Amino acid sequence: MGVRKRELPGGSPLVNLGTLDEAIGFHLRVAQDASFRAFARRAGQHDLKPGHFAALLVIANNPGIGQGALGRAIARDKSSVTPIIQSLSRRELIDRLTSAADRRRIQLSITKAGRALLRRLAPHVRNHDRNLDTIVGADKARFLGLLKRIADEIS
Amino acid sequence: MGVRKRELPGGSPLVNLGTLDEAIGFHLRVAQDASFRAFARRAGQHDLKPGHFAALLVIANNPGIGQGALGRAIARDKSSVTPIIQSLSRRELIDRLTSAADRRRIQLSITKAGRALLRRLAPHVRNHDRNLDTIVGADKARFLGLLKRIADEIS
DNA sequence: TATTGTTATACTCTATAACTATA
DNA sequence: TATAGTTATAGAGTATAACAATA
Repeated sequence: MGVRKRELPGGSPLVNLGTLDEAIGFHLRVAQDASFRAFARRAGQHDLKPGHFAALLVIANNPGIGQGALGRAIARDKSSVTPIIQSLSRRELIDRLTSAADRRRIQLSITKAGRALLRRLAPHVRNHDRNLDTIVGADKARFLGLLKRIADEIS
Repeated sequence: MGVRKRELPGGSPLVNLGTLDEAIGFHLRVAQDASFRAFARRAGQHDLKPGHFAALLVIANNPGIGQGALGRAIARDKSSVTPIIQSLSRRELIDRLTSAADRRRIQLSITKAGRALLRRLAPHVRNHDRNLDTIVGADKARFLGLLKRIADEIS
């Protein structure tokens, strides 16, 4: 009944990641992926993907924001913002109002329905965030600071 | 010449992220995205995407590994592993050897050419990793530990 | 000319389900 | 029946480039 020379099985604790195990980028991807899925699972019941949720939240917090500024805030190209806006708009979660001062700009704002959806979503978001916060614990501020610096400084 | 009521311009420091600014998941995505792009830019000159690089590295460190175990190591479904393996194999960076003991299994190993590519890539990988390490600094062990815990525990 | 947003398009990444072959 | 890997397929997410309207 001795332990035999198993060939890299199941839970993969026997896989040697080599230098990858020390690579921040790799673990960043795996963690992001896990967090993304967990959020999607919760919020998916209300049909709001993480990216759409982020956009809706930014619009809620910045009434009148344009798509360019929104894209910069969530780190997406304006051409990637368009379909998000269209989807949110189709669902009447946001309003689009052409700026009188500059008729190229569209001022985005959240609707009552949008706010209601955010409210319904709130407990799930809170659970998700609390999960992450619990894992990260007292280091949260430092942890977030490092993530922001990575985003800003890696050029 | 007083500061006027600018409408959320350029570098977007005026955008209020609201609760998103405290959301670990959001910053995880932005940081991962930035790191991924930075790596792709460097390694792209040698035609090796981050995902392919990770796979090649795991194969190098685990000669004879199968695609299932590889997928678990890099957190991808076996059906997502197949095209990676095909690409690496077509480029003769890896060898595929049917296991004699279990003819369903394919034992993967890196070739001389694969090793040579990893060697050519090494300085770029080192630069990338060093960049991240510099940003994260002395907290690296703790930072990596948190990323791993997020991946493991968020269920 | 420059800027805001849209469109056409294409590419990458990924997974689910059904499949083959082996066990 | 179960497992290793493949295939067919589809969907999400994203960007580049060209464009229209407006500035």
